[in-house]
Amino acid sequence: MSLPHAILTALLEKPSSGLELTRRFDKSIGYFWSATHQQIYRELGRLETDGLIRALPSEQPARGQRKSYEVLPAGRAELARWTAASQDPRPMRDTLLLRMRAAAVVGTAGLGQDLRRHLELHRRQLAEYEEIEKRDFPPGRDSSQDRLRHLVLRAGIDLETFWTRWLTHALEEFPEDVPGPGTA
Amino acid sequence: MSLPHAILTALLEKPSSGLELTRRFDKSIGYFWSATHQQIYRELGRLETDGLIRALPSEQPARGQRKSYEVLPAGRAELARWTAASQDPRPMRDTLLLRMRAAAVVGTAGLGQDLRRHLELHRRQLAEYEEIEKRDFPPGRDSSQDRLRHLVLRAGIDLETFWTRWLTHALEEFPEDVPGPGTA
DNA sequence: AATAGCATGTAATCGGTTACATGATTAT
DNA sequence: ATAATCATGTAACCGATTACATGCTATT
Repeated sequence: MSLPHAILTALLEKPSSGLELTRRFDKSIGYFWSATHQQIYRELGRLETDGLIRALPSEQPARGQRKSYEVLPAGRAELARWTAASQDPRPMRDTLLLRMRAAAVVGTAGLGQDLRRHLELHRRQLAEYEEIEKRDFPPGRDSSQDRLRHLVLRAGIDLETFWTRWLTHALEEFPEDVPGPGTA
Repeated sequence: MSLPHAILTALLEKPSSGLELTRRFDKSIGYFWSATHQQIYRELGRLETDGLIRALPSEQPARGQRKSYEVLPAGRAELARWTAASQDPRPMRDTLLLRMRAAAVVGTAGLGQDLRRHLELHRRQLAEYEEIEKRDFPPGRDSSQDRLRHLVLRAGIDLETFWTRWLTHALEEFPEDVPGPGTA
């Protein structure tokens, strides 16, 4: 549904090959729309077939050769159409909240440890976002593009902040079930 | 991945038929793990085959007849195992943030209207959660089960609060593109 | 008895995930 | 030269979504 449009956005920001797109999805784009390289290659094929993008003519299309793509006018038009179209929010699916509710029924044994792990992951993500904000959005710049992209980053920061706070609060319900000596 | 465990949790809270489960997923459970009735019926069949749940013996299993299920000990054990197991967070996929980033490239025309619609949806969801909190978690009760379930609800409230704030802030970037007279 | 809608399903499709394959490039 | 890794794919699977089918119940 949205993967082709994520790719169009990325290619408009900068024409890229499949691998470059994969790298960028691992970094910035994937922060709110993740994709694997298999998805990306398949979708690039479809987008080219549909006439929304094309391979940059300078490169030769042999297997194992880098092939870069750029967006055609039809692709830009499709992205503009999709961006403006009315779309319902996707149904929520959060495993952590589900497990918390399950724990209310079957007990909290073992869950605290994984909550602490998640807390650490969210703290790291938050720190990474804040680094990006410091680097890319210093105070006192404000082109329209910058403001929109900054908004997206702020959403990421605020979401990670929410999770770290919630997990910290939640962990008060969990006794320090120190992991035992185990089998080591 | 998580649907069977969502169903096990729901059935442990209260044995139910397929339709009752569907209703409950539309209400409380579905707030963090949505499912359609087709998914639910298929999964009930699998869970019964696997010996994790069973149909309540009192009811006859004819088509079009209500059939209620309860969780067997093996089902409870599986849910406890899954709840405690270490699980990585799922990759993020948010259409709204993606569209915002696309708008930075192709322009914001038309997007503001849908943002306002989303803002209204999130406000309503927030109001619903706050009603539930007032009704089910009055101040001064604190069984362990209550605290865990309250935590889950607080996550919902805080998430909806985040979205309403973020959307309100984001809309400052959008000129009042009043919908034209249209074709009416 | 006819109709509406309640309750339980089946089938087709589609996107995402995992596992595997293969040609090109780089390092030793 | 060989091995490791880079880069681009293909195939099989799996869960979720959408559309459709069928039997039962209540209303008129």
